[in-house]
Amino acid sequence: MRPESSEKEKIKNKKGLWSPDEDRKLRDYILNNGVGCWSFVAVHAGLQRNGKSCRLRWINYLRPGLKRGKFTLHEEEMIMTLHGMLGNKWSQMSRHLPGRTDNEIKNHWHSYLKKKVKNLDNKKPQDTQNKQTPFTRTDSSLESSEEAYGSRNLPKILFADWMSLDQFQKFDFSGSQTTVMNGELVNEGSFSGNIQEGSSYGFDDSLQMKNELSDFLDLLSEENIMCQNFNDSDIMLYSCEF
DNA sequence: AATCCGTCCAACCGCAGTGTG
DNA sequence: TCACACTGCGGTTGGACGGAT
Repeated sequence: MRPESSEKEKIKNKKGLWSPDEDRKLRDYILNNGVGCWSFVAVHAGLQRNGKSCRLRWINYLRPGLKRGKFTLHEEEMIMTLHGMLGNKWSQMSRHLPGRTDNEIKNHWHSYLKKKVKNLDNKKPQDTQNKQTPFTRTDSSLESSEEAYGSRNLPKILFADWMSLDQFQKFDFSGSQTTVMNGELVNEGSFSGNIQEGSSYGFDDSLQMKNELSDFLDLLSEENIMCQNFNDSDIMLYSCEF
């Protein structure tokens, strides 16, 4: 639903920090009416804000279920690993960190974790710098996966997605596929590269991060599949081209 | 006490993708 | 098919705050 143009013209958008009263108006409106068109929400909640601003405020601050507060060690490790694999895909990272917003993750990365990763790099002895876990891209001079892939001869991730441990255990990995679990070869196939040798990964945008499990499961029969046990309940599956 | 500086975080901006009339 | 509006995303900015000088 879109606001009438005459209605929109009346709105003189306010900018800057939100007042407690504005927060209350937005929260009350959404809890009573739900989220439809954000421009409509902005007008009918009685806010002199644009829809975009309302959306951002709701998603990053007012939405129920947000954790706020300090990141746990587990969350930080998760972010560092995900960043190594995904690059600056903050919204995708936030899907794996319940209660955390993309903005929060992005800010935490820039203010804290980026330096932490850099320090870890500096502490590493030379001969071990190239032996990293598949998803830990620790070359902090590389700001994006695209850069990493473009500037170095590295394995290229064709797709990656999550699977629950339960789904994974039921899945049949027969055929000419390779499975690597926690860095160890579980099932040998046509795979000829060594995943431990890569320190950075690039993404092919056309195949990057299929959203639905079914999309990428279709590809399993055609690609070399690797996976990593990521936390207690999820498996990350991915395919590389060497 | 004043002010300078670095850090953190909320919010804005611009762009790309998608939906709709 | 086209134009316009909306949504979502990532990059960037600017204000608040605290510590150092």
